[in-house]
Amino acid sequence: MTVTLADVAERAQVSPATVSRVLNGNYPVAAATRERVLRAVDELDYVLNGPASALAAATSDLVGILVNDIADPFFGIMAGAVQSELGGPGARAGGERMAVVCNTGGSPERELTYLTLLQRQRAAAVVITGGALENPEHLAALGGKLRRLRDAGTRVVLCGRPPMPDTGAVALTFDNRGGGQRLTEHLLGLGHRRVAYIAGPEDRTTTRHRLEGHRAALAALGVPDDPALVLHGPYDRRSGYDATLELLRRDPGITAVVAANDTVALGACAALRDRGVTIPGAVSVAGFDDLPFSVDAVPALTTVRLPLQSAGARAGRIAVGRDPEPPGGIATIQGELMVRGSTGAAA
Amino acid sequence: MTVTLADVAERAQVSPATVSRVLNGNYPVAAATRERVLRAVDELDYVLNGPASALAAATSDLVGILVNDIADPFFGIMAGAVQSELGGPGARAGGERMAVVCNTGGSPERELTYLTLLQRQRAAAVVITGGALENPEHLAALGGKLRRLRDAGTRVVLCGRPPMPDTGAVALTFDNRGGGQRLTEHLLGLGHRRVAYIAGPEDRTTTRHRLEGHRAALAALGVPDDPALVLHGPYDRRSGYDATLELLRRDPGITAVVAANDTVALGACAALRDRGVTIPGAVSVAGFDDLPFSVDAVPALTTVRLPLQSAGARAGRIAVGRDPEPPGGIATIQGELMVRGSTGAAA
DNA sequence: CTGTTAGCGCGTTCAT
DNA sequence: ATGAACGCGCTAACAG
Repeated sequence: MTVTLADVAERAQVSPATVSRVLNGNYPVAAATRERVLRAVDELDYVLNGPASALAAATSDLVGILVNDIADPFFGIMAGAVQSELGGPGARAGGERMAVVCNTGGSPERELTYLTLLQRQRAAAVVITGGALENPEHLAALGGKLRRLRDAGTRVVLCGRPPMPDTGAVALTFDNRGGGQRLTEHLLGLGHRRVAYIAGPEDRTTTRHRLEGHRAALAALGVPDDPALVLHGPYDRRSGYDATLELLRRDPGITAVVAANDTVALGACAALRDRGVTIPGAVSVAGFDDLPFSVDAVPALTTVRLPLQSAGARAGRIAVGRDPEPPGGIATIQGELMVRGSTGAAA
Repeated sequence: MTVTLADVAERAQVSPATVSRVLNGNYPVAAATRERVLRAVDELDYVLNGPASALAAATSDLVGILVNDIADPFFGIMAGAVQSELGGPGARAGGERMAVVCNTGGSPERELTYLTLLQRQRAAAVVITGGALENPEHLAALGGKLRRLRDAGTRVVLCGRPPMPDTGAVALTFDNRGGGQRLTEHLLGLGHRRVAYIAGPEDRTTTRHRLEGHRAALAALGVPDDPALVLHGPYDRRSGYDATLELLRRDPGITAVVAANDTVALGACAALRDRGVTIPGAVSVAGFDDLPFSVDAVPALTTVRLPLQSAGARAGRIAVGRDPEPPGGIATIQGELMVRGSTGAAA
């Protein structure tokens, strides 16, 4: 029923091994033979059996990409960039490597489960995107998993999260702390002193680092850090909306709102508009990430641009061995402050 | 080095077959035996070999998802929804099915290539999202590929594109034509008569259907369809921006712009703003899709909401056999007109 | 440059 | 309910 390598070999009058060599292009094969084999492949409509190939070679052409939520452009952009670099040399059988995208939803259990499934698939590499959960037990379990993956020959690249020492994983880390600091410095420079902060979920590195940067900026200028002005919530629009209403209730005197990311910032803007608060006239708003829609917000959103595309692409290249690993296995990627219309002088 | 089924069997004092049965849970196994096996699995940190399993079983737990661009929320939302329904019964070895996301970039060659790669992986199912290219040769090639996939036991679901007769593929189709028609009717009802249209790429079904709806609405009211007011371009912001500037140049008297989708509409809004044209005071703008950011545009974008999430989820369930196929293998999904602030009475 | 041989690790008969 | 044996389709030595 299904045509196999042997069928092709028979038709091309060669041995199965030769067909395999032609398909994988790793060994020298006479041009005439190659031609004959390729013709047979074509005539029989032969398609290589991936699982059989992976079994025999003890490695597959699958690359895992772990994301919190692929519907979120933050992850979509990185995942797309990783995927775009997966092709080219090193892939088996003239084909390209394929991306297995795993939505963890931020759940540690799912993160581990997916890593196990990828290990089961004998994935060639795994790219883990986005911030990490700070829970020590989970970090220990994750570290063990990463070590086992490495031992099984799977390259692991962390993209946008802190390094994990002794796991063999390469880390491309975003300087969330520095970005957060520059953002708040910008606001303070505009005269803001009551700066509210809508942070992400409490237990994530991204949340903590951005918040630390914010606080560092406040401290540097001796501006008091009022705990009542910091709210935590998920990285979504609603969180920004609700938190902003709450902040307005707590302290009508705030003159600026810094959001965990651009999506949250958009929610904050919506809440301010609904309350008739002008931006940036009465309250300035800032985000983080610089997602594509942020420049089209009205007013355009001041934010910290993260090079998601290039970072993802680099992670992809490292994953497939097309780029060298950074020195020490760690590279820090800077964000760039983008000053736009949503921030202005304090009222 | 790497631990296999046989190792587990030895440690649990059973045969490899029994271990396999426990892991797959398909055959009755004594509770005590099962317990012993699971303990051995745990102690040895055993991870099933996916390729070997897939080879022996002649099917894998991989589900392919073809998208134009995973970084685009339109596709990200659908892909995420598909993926969220992949788990549950039917998957092998207690694990979940995994999603292989393939970015075609809208290229027909890549579409075919990825389908071949998925066939090679013996994918359990394939979901193809987004509009189709109308090129007859490509459609023929695609049809052949889909037929071969079906023959190989891979279920194929089309999500957001027209049916492909005689391929065995289930189609969940968006009513782009109806949506486009209602949108333009809405504009005409507001008194607009010079309605510009920024369409997507020429050779795509989505583009054509939305445009046909637009023209049907014009025709129904006897409004002339001026070819100079229709421009084609990619589905991105820049296309909307550039096209709007060009349209303004061609006819400063236009009072409304309909865009191929929300992203294009955002670009159109930006161009109008840059030219000092008020929305909707001087020119109304409408989009299509109702992506998450559209409600936060200023003014909020009038658009046609497509239930991307639920459509993707349904496609996923059908793909894994958790939902029945629709009658005749075809279901049409309606869009909903969302009237918001970006459209108003004609100047 | 090409053919021969021997597994890769598991699922699945067929027995018991 | 469990075990033994075979083969899935391919790659990787090893010869030649």
